[in-house]
Amino acid sequence: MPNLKLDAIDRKILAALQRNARLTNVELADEVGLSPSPCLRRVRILEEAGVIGGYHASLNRSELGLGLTVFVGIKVERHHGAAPDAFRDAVRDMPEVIACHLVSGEADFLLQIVVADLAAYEKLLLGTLLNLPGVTDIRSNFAIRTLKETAPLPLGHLPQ
Amino acid sequence: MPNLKLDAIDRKILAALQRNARLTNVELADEVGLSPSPCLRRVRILEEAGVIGGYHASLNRSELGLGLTVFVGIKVERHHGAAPDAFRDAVRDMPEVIACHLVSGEADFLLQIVVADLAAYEKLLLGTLLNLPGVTDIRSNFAIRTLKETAPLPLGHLPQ
DNA sequence: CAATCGCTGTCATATTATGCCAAATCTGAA
DNA sequence: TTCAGATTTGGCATAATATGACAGCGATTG
Repeated sequence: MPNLKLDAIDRKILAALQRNARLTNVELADEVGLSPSPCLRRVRILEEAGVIGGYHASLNRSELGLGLTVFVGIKVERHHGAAPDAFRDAVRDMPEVIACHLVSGEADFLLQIVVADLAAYEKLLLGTLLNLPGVTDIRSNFAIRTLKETAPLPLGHLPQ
Repeated sequence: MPNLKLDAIDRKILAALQRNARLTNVELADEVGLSPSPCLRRVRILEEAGVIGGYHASLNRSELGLGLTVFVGIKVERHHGAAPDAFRDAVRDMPEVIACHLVSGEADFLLQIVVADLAAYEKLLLGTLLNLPGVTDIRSNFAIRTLKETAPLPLGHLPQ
């Protein structure tokens, strides 16, 4: 559903800000071949159009003592009644859940969870996850090693 | 493996920059209750210590015409020889793969893939994924709806 | 108590962000 | 091709920010 036409310069801007969101506007303008003024104007337009959703620092989990990443597949009762909404709300309110998707396949929901260690995960699993509304099955897959994470979107492979 | 002790102000800084990486240093300093000078110094220290890994713009995928997110579980032959390394390198070079983890459980690797649509995914699956070195099985789970994505890390739940 | 270490706030200066406006470029029609 | 209208750009002036030097404050240690 693209609402905005992006030209080559816009794509350069997006690629640059994906790579480093703290570039100054002067640096960014230089990189994409514009003067600062129109460059900043394009960035503002991209922000207001929602193409740029936000800017976030990416933190080192293990350095912060959050050493365990778990991918959790959850099955819930056939969707009807208030259970699905309740499940959604509960997941939204869990700070340990950093991503949650409704997916096709074996599981209904796929969650990415970040905690300190196995003990913390056990607590979360037994104390919260298993008690979420409508849950019938949970499979936990632990991330053993991360090869890639939050890589930039493939802007070089945009359609059109 | 925390190498650095973080105090309450450091955590506030991290939380703020996770939420909005384009805060000016003046705004950030005000938010965490410091003057700009020591605030900037702390940010630099956090960057150099690797606690802050980078700053990235988060882009709206559907707005960019990248409407399909797929979670792909891949099994590979029992790890030995050059196959694992070759697999890793191949995955690293695929821009459509925005995340890849070695995981426990059914699959060996869990990939997150972003493409324009089903046709693009079919092409990637048949043309590339199935031909990756050592692959014995692939299961594709399509994201139907995203409830949460790239949520901030749970800094309020740090150990210690 | 005195010395030291770490961290803070203040201040001056270099850089940057931002809005305005004229010039340049593009588009479509005659 | 030429021209008018619409869009976008670059330059400039001003306000805001980043950055580094420096002195002061507070905690710790001997």
